[in-house]
Amino acid sequence: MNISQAATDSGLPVKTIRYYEEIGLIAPKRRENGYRDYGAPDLHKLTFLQRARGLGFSIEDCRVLLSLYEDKGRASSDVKKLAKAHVTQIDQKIGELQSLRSTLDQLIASCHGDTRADCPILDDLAGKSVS
Amino acid sequence: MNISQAATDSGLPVKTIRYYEEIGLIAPKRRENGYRDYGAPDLHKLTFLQRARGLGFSIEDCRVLLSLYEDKGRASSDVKKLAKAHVTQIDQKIGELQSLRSTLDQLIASCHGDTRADCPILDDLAGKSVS
DNA sequence: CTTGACCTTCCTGCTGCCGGAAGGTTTAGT
DNA sequence: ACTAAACCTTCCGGCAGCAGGAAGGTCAAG
Repeated sequence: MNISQAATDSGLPVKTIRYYEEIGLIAPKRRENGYRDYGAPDLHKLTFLQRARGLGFSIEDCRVLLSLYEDKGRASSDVKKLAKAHVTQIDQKIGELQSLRSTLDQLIASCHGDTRADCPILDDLAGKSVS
Repeated sequence: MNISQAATDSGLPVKTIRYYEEIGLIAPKRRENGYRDYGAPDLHKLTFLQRARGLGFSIEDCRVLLSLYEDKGRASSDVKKLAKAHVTQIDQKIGELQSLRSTLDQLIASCHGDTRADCPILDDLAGKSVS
């Protein structure tokens, strides 16, 4: 199957599929004319990658996940470990964002937000303590 | 004041300060020898940028915030509007991450995580419904 | 007078692709 | 048989927001 069909079936853009090949995640066969030819296993990998990326795993994580996926003698603990580490990173990110959010909320609440120039938000950014 | 002192005082890396100049956020004077010379207003801007970036505002947001900061006839409502839009984006990001997190949690919980190869996480990524 | 700590510009690379140009191939329609 | 559209290929450049490093000029101390 051609790349555009693989794109449709996997849910990935054509550009992304070529990129994944470039960085060695997949390796479809080539036809006589140079066209890439995707078989069922290739399509499975692409779909796998689409799901994994959608869950926020980095490309390098995906590389490891794919190799575990291919390795029939893998230990599920390895996969679980990777997933847990990923969740930890997500939690950290959520924490940072919530912290930012609460700071911003306070600043926004303290700003009357009318046509006057006086603005506690800018004052804070400028380093003037609101006291 | 030289760039390294400005870096120390503002809390920004030297590389970042030069980058901010390159994209037109600041414009320090130059000495005879070509060295950048930062005055008090420059330092205020840098500190302002450090704070704003720390609150997650994009460079382009910072550009607008800086211009509002400089504009003594600004309306505080403009600043508040920008900040609110930023919070909205943060909330959206938090929502996405929490969604990812809960999906991952379920997958992790369903994986026994021992030396066996059977792994619901990989099965899910491969598109096999757990059913 | 040399050493070392500054400073300058310029170039490359990171993540994860997207857009587009230039050109070959295949297919559908007339 | 010929053409136009719709594929496909590779390569180049760019996005955010810098970081690292090379090559070279400058300055203050010993």
